[in-house]
Amino acid sequence: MDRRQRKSREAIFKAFSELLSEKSFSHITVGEIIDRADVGRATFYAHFETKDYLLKELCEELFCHIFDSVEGKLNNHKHIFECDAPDSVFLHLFQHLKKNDNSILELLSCQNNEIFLRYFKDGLLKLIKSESFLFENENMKQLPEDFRINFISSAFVETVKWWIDNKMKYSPEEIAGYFMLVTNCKTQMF
Amino acid sequence: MDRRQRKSREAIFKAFSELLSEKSFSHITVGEIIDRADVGRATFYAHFETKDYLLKELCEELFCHIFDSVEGKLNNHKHIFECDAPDSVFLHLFQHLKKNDNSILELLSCQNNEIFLRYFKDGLLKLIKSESFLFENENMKQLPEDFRINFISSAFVETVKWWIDNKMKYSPEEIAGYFMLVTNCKTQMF
DNA sequence: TATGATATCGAACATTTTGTTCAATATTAT
DNA sequence: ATAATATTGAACAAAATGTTCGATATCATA
Repeated sequence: MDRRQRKSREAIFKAFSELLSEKSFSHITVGEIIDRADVGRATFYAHFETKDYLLKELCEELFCHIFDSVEGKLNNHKHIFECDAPDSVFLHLFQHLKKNDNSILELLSCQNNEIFLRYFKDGLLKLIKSESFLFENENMKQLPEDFRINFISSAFVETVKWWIDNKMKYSPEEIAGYFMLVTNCKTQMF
Repeated sequence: MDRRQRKSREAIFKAFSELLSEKSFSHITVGEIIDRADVGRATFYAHFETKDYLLKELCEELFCHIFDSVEGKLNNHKHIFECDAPDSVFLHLFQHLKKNDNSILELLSCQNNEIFLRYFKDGLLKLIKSESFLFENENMKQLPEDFRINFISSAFVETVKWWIDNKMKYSPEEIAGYFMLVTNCKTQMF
């Protein structure tokens, strides 16, 4: 990708992210974005069809990293179900979030976090679906599979939301423990 | 309330609801609403400050009924914790939704359902908070209270969402059973 | 380093949407 | 019947969207 393109794209992402932590998505205008990013109006529309697509691409870029890291983890541990809690997928996710190596946390905790949490959940859903055998437990066997998978994803996202709302004052290990408790998957999944 | 006011208000609500099941909230314009409702532009703005307030008031009107019915139930059964499952609050909510006595189901199942599910969850959260002693169980005692309450509300809303997505092919009793299973609250809450 | 390709610029532009105003008209409550 | 009030339609300003285009700056690469 051309350096100019990359620069413009990043300037727009940066400006947009900043604005998202100041006001709600629907009240942000293209005019504000390009002013802050310091790019021309035509440039914006050369990169992104609409404001909605900008959001979509930002989300994809953000969650790409975090899910890649989980998939790597899954592939490295074919026998993950034999591991202890510290090696679990979910603990890994909590730890990854805590490290905050990109701006994902900022966006997950801003007033528009619902948008990002939804993307987060969708990615999680796919991940769990693809490895669903890992996420079974005795209690929930009788439930329809998609109900079960949906429940686990939702519970995880809600836990993350609560964790962030509480300024992440609990350690990844503690919060993973809470999550294990409510999903009742301690012995099977970790 | 003046009959003219009521008529305009209802025409606007109706038009807005219809549009919501056709396209996303952000793409609906005031122009479209007033065309379909067949009221003047000035009338719209006499009733609602903005499109956002229209949504807010629609939600309030919709969920007012359903939560009132639950509170009534709670007051009629001071000893609800001694009741069997069929009398539970949550089963009552599932049954109330199934009856579909207003247009709430339509909106909960349209492509914009996230908006309404969020309102639903907020109402639920308040309800559960006010009667939180009813929603305890052995397993979850060690969790922070707001975490627990948030988890139950989320699990309920996610269950409703899944139920609706699956065309409500399960009975209120069945779906209440699923909910009880994942929240692990069978013995204490019902 | 010269060249052709391409990204950006900025300014102008048409279009859409928002939100306000106002005088004329219709409906309501009493 | 009367006074109060809601609606109307049209016009209006302001803001936002999305497009166009020629000039300029930057890039890849030979």
